Amino acid sequence: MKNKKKQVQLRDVQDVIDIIGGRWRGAILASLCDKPKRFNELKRDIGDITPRILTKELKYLEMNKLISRKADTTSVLYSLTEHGYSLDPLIGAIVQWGQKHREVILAEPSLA
Amino acid sequence: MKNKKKQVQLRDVQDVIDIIGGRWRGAILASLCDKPKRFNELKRDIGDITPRILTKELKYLEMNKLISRKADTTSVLYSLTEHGYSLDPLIGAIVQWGQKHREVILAEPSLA
DNA sequence: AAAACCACTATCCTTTAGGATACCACACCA
DNA sequence: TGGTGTGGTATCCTAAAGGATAGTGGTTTT
Repeated sequence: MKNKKKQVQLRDVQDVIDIIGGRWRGAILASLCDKPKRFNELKRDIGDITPRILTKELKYLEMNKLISRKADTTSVLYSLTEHGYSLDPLIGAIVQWGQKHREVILAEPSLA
Repeated sequence: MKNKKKQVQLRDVQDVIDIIGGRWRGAILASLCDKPKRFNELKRDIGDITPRILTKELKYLEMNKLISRKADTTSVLYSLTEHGYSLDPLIGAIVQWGQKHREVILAEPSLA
């Protein structure tokens, strides 16, 4: 890692990994991609997530301007921001490579 | 997450995250992108990594067919496979989004 | 023959992500 | 007025990733 440019790129990669990595953030973004949702609605949709974690992840995503939180007196609505939507094509590309990767791994069981 | 297709995609994303995420795997791939290297050469190039971790990560990357290990009597050479190189454009796309993301985050310090 | 380099392995420890469980304040509904 | 739903907090715990430090067996170098 003498190469400065590569180090900067690695930092960028780490930032993105941090955003869509982890156990839940991808699932939350995917769920909100469908439509804006309320807290408990997200909780039900995602499944096994505990409220503590959901709160934490939502705060993280909000801080990163990927989702927005709008509260009226009685309920709270989370939705993707423009910036959040801009992740969509990137995730598409990742999914594509991931599929190819699985093929590579599963093919030729061990034709080393 | 009722949506089956999205669940499959999430699994793909997780797989990819697992490969390029983590503290070191990105750095190892980046270093080998430059040219094939020997164990201690990688160690020096990457910097603070301990041999235990480097061994572990190299094994992981080899299992995933992203790098190959060639040993002659006296030394060992690690290099990217074709499959490993195929990650390059994806990482390029991730870096791009990451740069845009940093701009979004740093812009308008808090014009909420 | 000794020192240094190579590619590791072994043991132990710390940090962190994430989970389990319980609880809280508020509103609304019957 | 008590139960139900909403949007969370608080406290504690576990597991897994990763780090520190030391050592090993071979080779090559001087």
